[in-house]
Amino acid sequence: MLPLMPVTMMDIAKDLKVSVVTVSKVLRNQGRISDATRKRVLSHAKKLNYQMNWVARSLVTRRTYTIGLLLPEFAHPFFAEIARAVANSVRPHGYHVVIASFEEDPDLEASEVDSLLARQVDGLIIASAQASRHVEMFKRVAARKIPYVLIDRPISGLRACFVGADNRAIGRMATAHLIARGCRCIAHLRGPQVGIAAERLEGYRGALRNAGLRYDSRYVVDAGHTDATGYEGMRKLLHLKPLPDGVFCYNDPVAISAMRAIREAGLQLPRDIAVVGAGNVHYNDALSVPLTSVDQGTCKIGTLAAELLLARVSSDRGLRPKRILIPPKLVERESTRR
Amino acid sequence: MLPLMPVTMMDIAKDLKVSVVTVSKVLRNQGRISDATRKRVLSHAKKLNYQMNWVARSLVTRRTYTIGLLLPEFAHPFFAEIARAVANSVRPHGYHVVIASFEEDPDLEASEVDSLLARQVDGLIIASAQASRHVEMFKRVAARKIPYVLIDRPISGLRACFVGADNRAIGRMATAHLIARGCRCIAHLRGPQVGIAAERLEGYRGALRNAGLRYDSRYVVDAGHTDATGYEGMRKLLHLKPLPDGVFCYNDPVAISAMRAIREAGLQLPRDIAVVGAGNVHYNDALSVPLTSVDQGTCKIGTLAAELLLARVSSDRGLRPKRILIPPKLVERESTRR
DNA sequence: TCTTCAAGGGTTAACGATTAATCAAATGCA
DNA sequence: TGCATTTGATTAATCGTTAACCCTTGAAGA
Repeated sequence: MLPLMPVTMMDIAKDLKVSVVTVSKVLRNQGRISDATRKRVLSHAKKLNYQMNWVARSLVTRRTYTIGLLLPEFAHPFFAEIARAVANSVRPHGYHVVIASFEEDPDLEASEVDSLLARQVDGLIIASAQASRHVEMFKRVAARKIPYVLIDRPISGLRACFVGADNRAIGRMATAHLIARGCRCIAHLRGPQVGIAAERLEGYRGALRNAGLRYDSRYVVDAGHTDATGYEGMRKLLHLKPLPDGVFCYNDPVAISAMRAIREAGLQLPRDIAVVGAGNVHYNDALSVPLTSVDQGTCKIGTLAAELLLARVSSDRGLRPKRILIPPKLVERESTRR
Repeated sequence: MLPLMPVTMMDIAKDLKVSVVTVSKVLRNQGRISDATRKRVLSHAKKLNYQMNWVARSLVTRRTYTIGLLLPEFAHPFFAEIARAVANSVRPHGYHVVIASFEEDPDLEASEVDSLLARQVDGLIIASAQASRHVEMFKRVAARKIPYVLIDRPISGLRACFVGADNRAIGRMATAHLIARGCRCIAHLRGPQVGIAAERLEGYRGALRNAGLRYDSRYVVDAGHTDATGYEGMRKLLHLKPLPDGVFCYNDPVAISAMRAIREAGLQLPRDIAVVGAGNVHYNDALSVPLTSVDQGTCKIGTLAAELLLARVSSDRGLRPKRILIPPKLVERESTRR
């Protein structure tokens, strides 16, 4: 017969005619308790199927063993992967993850941060939309002494922990790879974001410069970040006079639709045009022409962010902000093999 | 100057020389409070940047406004989409979501359920691995009067709420569509799971029967659920004497790798063999031959599960279990257009 | 014999809110 | 004026655990 109300320490204590504190001590393995009572308590707790009430414990210890994970959206494979990595990294330490997404809405982001703080999370991991007023918001978080780690999108003007991809390196690596495969006229389908896309573009320009190739702005086209706009972007590139022989695409979805545009134009892939994406999504292998892509170490971002955060959570003295850039890794497939 | 310790109702009360209860009442908009004090409290709360301590409130109200979402893994786009739908559905009601994944490990699943209960979640949404001992586990949950909703994978022998795809209908619809497109020898790349895959197979057989076509077990091959095994499965089918002219694939990743195998065999798609997948993942449009797929209404599963759960959470009388099957929808693309 | 100390517990008071019961002052009505 | 009623706020109890201290008892050492 299981009771309707959850079993409390009080119930165990009453049955065993000991004090609640004794039960608490046994369950925490703390304080001096004889082996006899320890065993009695333990066995009776198991018998009653006792489950700690974490709400009550948290109230007095001021630790919820909960961290907040705030993402722009988590249907996106990139963020889903991060969520997974974070959850798996903190679980062994007894932490749980409260997720929240703000659907790219900065106001919602701010309000969710407050909600998570109200729920007394021990720490926060945030992939923030970079609105200027957010600096204030983060200062509020810091004032409450709640450690937080930014991921993916850094925020300028904020001395905070950050873990993200090395976007310059990604651009450099992708472009250098095309050059190494013999491309001499390399286009770039860039993304819309200010920060990340700009850095990848910089990497692209850097690689061109290093190879002594000329940068021509006509070969850089904004591709949005949806499949449709990537397709359109590629079609624009196909109108250019010296046809590009290589394209570095801001991300994999764009690269995939770019490849479609290339094929439809009657061109051979990768012979006529080689394509590199970024993100290394898991279905790249299954494409008709498997896509070479720069892996941005998504899983590592989640794992490192979690570890960084837990370190701050358990240390009571404020460690100084740490910035980690994950070095990218090129995964070569058919789309550049020539 | 923001204080280091979080502001409590006590702080507000002291400053204003009123009782904590008065503050509490104002903040909850409950009880009789004069307009004058109400305004004083409200403005001072805002000035001190007061944030409700939900842990303390939860302890006394026995409501955490938190639900647990337990998934096999959430990097998978299907589950990621569900997580998103759930979180977005419960947010307007003031709920947050604690996610946990058990990485397809039944033991971990059971222990996570207990952890979530210990954290006093108000309800649970679970896509369970169907181990037999889990029936006991769910009885424990029910004994604690915590409402829960199963999704995606029903558990036999359990009178519980369930929301999932109508797998029989999926199989029937996909197969019927191939028949309507003129296929007469239809193969099936089936999945490994007992429940879901078996139902889709049943639907497949049902559609054949309805059309007066013969069922031949040689044309049903297990495809695992990874891309690699799907590829192998299709190659087996290509060895059969009357070559199949249509394939219903258990899910989209399998379908994609099957298409690759077909192309590599020098066959035309969809002229020689038409392919239908299931799941309707978002990149289907970007493939070289866009994939016809049966949409299983993933988003709806999450939304309905959330609504169902919240209804049980707020009603104190035990509503009786409800089972919802989402009717599938066929999304036709090139892979069957002939 | 007296002190000291450790072992094995128990007591009391938080933690930050809510709920129920209570109370004083102001108001209504005859 | 006098009594009942409403209004507005207070006090006490509680939620389930933990932190900090205090109290026995028995044995060892002086």
